[in-house]
Amino acid sequence: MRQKAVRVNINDVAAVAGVSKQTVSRVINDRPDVSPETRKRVKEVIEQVGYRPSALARSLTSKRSYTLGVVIAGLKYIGPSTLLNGITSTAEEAGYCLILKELPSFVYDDIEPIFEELISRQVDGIIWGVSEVGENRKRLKKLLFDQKIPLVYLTMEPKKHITVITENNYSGARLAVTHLLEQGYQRVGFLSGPLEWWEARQRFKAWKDVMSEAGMEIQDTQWVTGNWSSASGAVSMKKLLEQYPEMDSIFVANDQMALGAMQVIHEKGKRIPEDIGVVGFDNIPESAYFWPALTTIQQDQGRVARVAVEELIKIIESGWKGLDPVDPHSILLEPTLVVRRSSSRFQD
Amino acid sequence: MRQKAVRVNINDVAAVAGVSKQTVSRVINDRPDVSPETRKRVKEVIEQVGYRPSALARSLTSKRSYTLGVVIAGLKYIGPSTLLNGITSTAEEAGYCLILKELPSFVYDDIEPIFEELISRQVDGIIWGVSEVGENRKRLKKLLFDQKIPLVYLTMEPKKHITVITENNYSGARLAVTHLLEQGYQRVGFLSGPLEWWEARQRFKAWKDVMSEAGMEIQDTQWVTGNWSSASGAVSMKKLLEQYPEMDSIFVANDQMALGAMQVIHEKGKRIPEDIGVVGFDNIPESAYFWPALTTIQQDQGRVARVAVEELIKIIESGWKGLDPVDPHSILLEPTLVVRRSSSRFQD
DNA sequence: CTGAAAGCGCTAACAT
DNA sequence: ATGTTAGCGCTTTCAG
Repeated sequence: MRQKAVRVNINDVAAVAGVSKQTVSRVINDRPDVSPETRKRVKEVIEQVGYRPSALARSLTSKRSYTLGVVIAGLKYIGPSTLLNGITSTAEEAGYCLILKELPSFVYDDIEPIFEELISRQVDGIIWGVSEVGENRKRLKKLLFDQKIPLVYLTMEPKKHITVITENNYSGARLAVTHLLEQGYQRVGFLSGPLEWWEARQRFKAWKDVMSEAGMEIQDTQWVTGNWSSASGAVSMKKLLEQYPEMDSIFVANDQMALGAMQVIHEKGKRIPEDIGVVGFDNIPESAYFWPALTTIQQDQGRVARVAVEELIKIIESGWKGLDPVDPHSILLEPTLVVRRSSSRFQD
Repeated sequence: MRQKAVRVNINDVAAVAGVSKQTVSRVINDRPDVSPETRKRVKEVIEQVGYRPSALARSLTSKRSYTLGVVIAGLKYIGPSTLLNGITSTAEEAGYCLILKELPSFVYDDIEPIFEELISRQVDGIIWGVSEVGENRKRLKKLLFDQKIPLVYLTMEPKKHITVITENNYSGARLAVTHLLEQGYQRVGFLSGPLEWWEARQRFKAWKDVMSEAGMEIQDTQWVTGNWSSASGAVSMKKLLEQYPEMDSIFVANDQMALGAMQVIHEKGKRIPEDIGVVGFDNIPESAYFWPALTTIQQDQGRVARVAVEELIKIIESGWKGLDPVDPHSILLEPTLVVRRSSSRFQD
């Protein structure tokens, strides 16, 4: 006598409770039209036999999976993983499950299979959490032209007819450069991220704008680019120190590169902030413990994530309830400046 | 005339191709018993009408979802997110999709709903990627006693009858302490992680063992604990410097705390590595750019993830194919020592 | 308030 | 090599 390991299903519950499976269905869906006694009995049976509805079967018939697809890249970096952290907790609270897809790289092009897989698993909506890099949105646009699945984008240039949630990189970077000028620094260099990245371009533009608004002409010797890593920060900083020896301060486009840059400054025997002031971007948890502690721009990725999931669910559920469709719109969140010792030239 | 946005399904394809849906099913599953001409025709129709099979429906009937459940905690930290990064890419290559569940904290206790949700979505197997902390495995064990779903655990004490993939924290920490002694340091302090963590206990034990094997008696003044964060590293280091002023070197249980500790050492005007040698643990990417560059223990979380997914899929697929069941077993991966300046007292 | 019938989109197990 | 029948476990629709 072999014990078949079959899970209890709705029919079993119905049989034991002596009702039809529709009634069981009504109970598990909290529908009103069940008499209190029946409901109670069914619930007891459910408890007793350990019945758990199959989310799969429910999704198949009801066309709602309560599942969101999340597409992301670079999970091993702090930005994307913090973002994902915020997405998981907000989705969980709202009762949604997550299917995760990580692209092999930021500029990965073959995204059609990704979408098809998510759609074939009937996700109710998609969060596109891959930063805008190079042309990596182009195929996306084409692909989604006739897709009508709810979709929210993160970290890209806000555009008409789509929903984008992002930090305002431009205004954040303006805070950084303005702060250095206010501290009395005059010759502010710039260590940029790769300019294929939208975020990097925004930060670059802010540096240029603030400097020229302050009456300084930007030279090409006054900035260099890295690839966001500490290693590249070190390499690029060496180069910049050579080509712009008068530099008295620097805005670095992320904290990791700032760390590499600071190591080089130490090695050259210069003092931070006395000889060179440094401001980073992102406020990673470690930056408060750099030597010296790093002034930086605080991005609240958790908030981006939360808002994104909330917006996505709004779009999804307005569709279900036959409400007016939610108009596509973008939300820009404002970063803040965190002042620490690396830019505080005139403090004790 | 309203355009109903119904996706093309297997019946539509069958109708257009003039075959039964069974034949279409055979084609999309690459079954052998279809004539080449029929196969070709069906494929053409599929292409032409843009048919994509519903993964949901397939899972429901076939009892295989090609989906893995991943349970993890602390995604905003570098360890878990690197782990997840490795899991996504290995699963993707193997043709499996991921459902992600992040616990609100490492010692979260209410894990039953998590499992039920994963099982109700018919995952083929589960990766439990939450480090062993306090009693957070106790309920798990009870819960899974009669569950027969394939399951692989990460980062915990290997035990009989289950499959565990983990770094060997003990041997890694031995490398660290031994290295300091070999460099000629004598009074090696220890900055521990929270001892509720299995990993922390392993590293602690290694420090004690190596020191006593070298003939030194451990005093309680010679070590302190932090909570893995840089902030706690700074606080605890201050305390340790006071209670153990003769200390000439320190093994810190992770790189983040080492960063905080180093900031404090600088502030006290001591030199690294001349006055105090420092060794960390994890080899986070930034550690090579600390000031000075940090000697540390390299954990290959990517490899842990890869092995874990591969083992899980082996278990799953051996079940499908009716092969001999894979015996539960554990795999310990060996970390390595990365020497940098923070512990190199006798180098230029 | 409850139930019967139909079907979601697919595959398994038999036919032929 | 192909088709038929019967589901998977649930919800929807309609009847009563």
